[in-house]
Amino acid sequence: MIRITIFEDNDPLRQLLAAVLNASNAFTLAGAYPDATDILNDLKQEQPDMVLMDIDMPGVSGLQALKMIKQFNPVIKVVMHTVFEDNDKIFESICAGADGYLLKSATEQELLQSLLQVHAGGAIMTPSVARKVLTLFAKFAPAKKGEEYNLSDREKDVLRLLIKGYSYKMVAAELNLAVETIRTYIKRMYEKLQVHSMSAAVAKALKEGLV
Amino acid sequence: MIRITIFEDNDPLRQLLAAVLNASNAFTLAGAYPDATDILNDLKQEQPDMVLMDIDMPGVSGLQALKMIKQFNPVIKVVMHTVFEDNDKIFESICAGADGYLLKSATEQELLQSLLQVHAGGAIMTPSVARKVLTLFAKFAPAKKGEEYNLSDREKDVLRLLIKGYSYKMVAAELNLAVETIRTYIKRMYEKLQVHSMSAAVAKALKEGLV
DNA sequence: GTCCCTGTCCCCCAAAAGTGGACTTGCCCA
DNA sequence: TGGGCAAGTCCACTTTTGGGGGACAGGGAC
Repeated sequence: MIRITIFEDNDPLRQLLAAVLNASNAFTLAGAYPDATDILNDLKQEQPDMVLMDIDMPGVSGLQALKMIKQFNPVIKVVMHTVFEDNDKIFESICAGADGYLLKSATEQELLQSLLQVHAGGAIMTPSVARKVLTLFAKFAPAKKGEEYNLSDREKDVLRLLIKGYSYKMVAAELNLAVETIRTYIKRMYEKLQVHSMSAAVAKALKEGLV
Repeated sequence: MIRITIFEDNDPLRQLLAAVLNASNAFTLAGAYPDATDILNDLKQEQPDMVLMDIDMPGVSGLQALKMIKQFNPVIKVVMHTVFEDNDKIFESICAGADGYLLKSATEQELLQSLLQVHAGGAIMTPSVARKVLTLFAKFAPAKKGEEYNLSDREKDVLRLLIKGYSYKMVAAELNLAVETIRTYIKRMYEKLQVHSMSAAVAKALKEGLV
C-alpha cells in the first residue's frame, strides 16, 4: 500500500480525494490537511511515500510546501494539483523538483493512474501541461547548435576558461602556454565568432551553447 | 477522422500499428512507410494531420525526418516512437518541436489515447520519459536561485549592454552618460558580484539569470 | 539630523585586452 | 613536390579596463 498525504484547502474536494484514494486498493491515506502550515511535523509523523499538493492554498503556498518537502526528504514524491495552467507556477514547480503536475479537471481514473505511475518512478503531466513544458523547454534550452564556428580544440579550451572569468595570464598558466599564444587563439576566435571583446565572446558562447 | 501517417522500418510492427489505427474509429491511415527517404513527397500527397515516427530508421533518421516535417508544415503533429529512453534523442526531439515521445512498450490503448490527446493540442510523454524531461529541464533552465546581488537599475542596464558586447564608450553613448559614470557603475557592480572582469560579470549574469 | 545608497561626474596609472604582423609546423591536394 | 592553409608559437603597439582615489546632489532609513 502506498502511503499518501493530501494538502487541499477545499473541504469537499479534500474529502472526495481522501475517499477516492482510500477506496482504491493501492493507496492508503496517511493524512489530509487543508493547509501546509505544519507540514514538516505532519510528514515526520506520517512518513508518506507521496504527497498530492494543491498549489493555491492560504498560508503556506503549495510551491513553498513543495520546496520544504523536497528539502526535508527528496524521496517523497510530490504531485502538484491545480485548476490553473499557470506557466510560472508550472515552471517553478518543475524547478523545485515536482514529480508531476495534474489539473483538477482530470478524472478519478486518471488521477489514480497518474499517482501510480509517479510511485513507479515516472513523472506525469496532463497533456496540456506537457505541451507548455515542452514549449518552455524548447525556448530555454535550445542553445541552437545551428551555427558552426569551427573553433579549434585549443580555442574552445580557451573559451571555456574565459567563461570562468580567467584573464589571458591565467589561461596561459592553466594551459602551460605563453600569454602571447593565448592572445593569438583569442584573436582568431574573435574573428570566427565575429566579436571584438571577451564579454561578447563569453555571451555568445553561453547563449549559443558553444563549448 | 484524424489522418495519420506512420514511419516505421520494422515490417510486422508497422503493419500492426496500421491495423490498430485503422481499426479505431478516430483515425484513418494516410500512409505507412518503412523509411523517410521520400518524406516530403509523401506528406504533400497525403496531407496527414499527424505522424507517428520511429526514431531509429535506416537512411533518413526519425530525428531528421521530424525536423523536415516541422519545417515543411509545423501544424502537423509528430509523435516520436522508440524503444530507447535516450536522453540525447529525447532532448533533440523536443528541441526540434516533437509533440510527443512514446515508448514502444506502451499498450495499444495508451498509444491511441495519447495520439488523440496530441491531436487535441496536448503533448504526451510516457512517465519515464517525462521524468527525464523534467530532470533535464531542472538542470538546464534557470539556475535562478535566491542569489540576490542588489544590483541597482542603472547597474542592470549597463550589465545588459555589456552582455551585448558593448564597450564602456558604447554603453555611455547608449545611455547618454559620461564614460566615467559607466566606470563607476561597473566598479560598484563588480564589487557586488565579486568579480574582476567584464567577462566574469557577463558569465555570472547569464548563468544565474540576472538581468 | 546623519548615514548610506544611488546616480552622476572627474583624475591617474598600471594592467589587461585588442590588433597588426611574423615565423614554424604539419597536412591536404593538385 | 611545392603551394595553400589552418593551427600553434611569439613580439610590438595602441586602446580599453580595472582599481585606487574624490566630488556632489537627492532620498530613504534610523
